[in-house]
Amino acid sequence: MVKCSDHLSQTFAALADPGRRQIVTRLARGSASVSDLAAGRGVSLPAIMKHLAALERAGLVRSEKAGRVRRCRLTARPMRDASAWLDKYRALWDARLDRLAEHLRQTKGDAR
Amino acid sequence: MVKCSDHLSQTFAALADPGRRQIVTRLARGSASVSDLAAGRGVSLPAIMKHLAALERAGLVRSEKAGRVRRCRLTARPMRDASAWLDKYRALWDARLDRLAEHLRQTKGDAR
DNA sequence: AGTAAACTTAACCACATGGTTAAGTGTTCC
DNA sequence: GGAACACTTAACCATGTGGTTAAGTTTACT
Repeated sequence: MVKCSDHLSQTFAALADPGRRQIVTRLARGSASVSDLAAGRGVSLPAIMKHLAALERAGLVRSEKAGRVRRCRLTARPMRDASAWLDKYRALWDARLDRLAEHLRQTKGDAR
Repeated sequence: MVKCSDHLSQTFAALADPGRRQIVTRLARGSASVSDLAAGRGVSLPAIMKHLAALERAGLVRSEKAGRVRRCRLTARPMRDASAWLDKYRALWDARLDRLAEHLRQTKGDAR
């Protein structure tokens, strides 16, 4: 019930949706209300609510109600974890190291 | 039919599953067969096949059949794009810049 | 008080995901 | 040729996702 998959999974899952990334991009430039986030996109309020729920579950967004308006702001800390995970493999895809990685993989990496 | 969501979405979606990240981790240490990837985890071959399909769709893995064995290897290039996307917000979560970001957000960022 | 704004919840829908088992298909080995 | 291996496909299932509309609820305004 609690959707207990790990934090990293929830972060990547949250970022896997273009609309949600748009929300993150928008919030990076300052806090916004739910309506603000819906504006422009041709999407309903409830849809935004669900995206916000996903982002909050992942810890990427925090929000609080002030009067009848909910103000949402980016937390962005979990992105650091996601970035850190990707960085573990940086050596494999860094252009300068591509050849080296390939070489290592072929010479000693090939675990059976 | 072609599952035409953008590449970045597919990459994040592929990485959103712990089992799939395990596969990536495994492949980072060298190529492996489908059975190799299934070993250890208590999971069926078809399940691995589906994960591989997701990873290949995202371009994270390439594989080719040699005889009756399919050899899978990491491509990892799309991870660079994912990392690059995250880096756009590095300023917001970098510990050294947390205060500055907060300050900027509160003084001029608050778009209405 | 009464209306309007800004969510919020509920109910529903189509489709994707992640897993299963059972039954192929193509290779390799004896 | 025939058995064994290593996938591969098909069929099915439970849940999750992303969206909708319609009907609340809370707060603000006049």
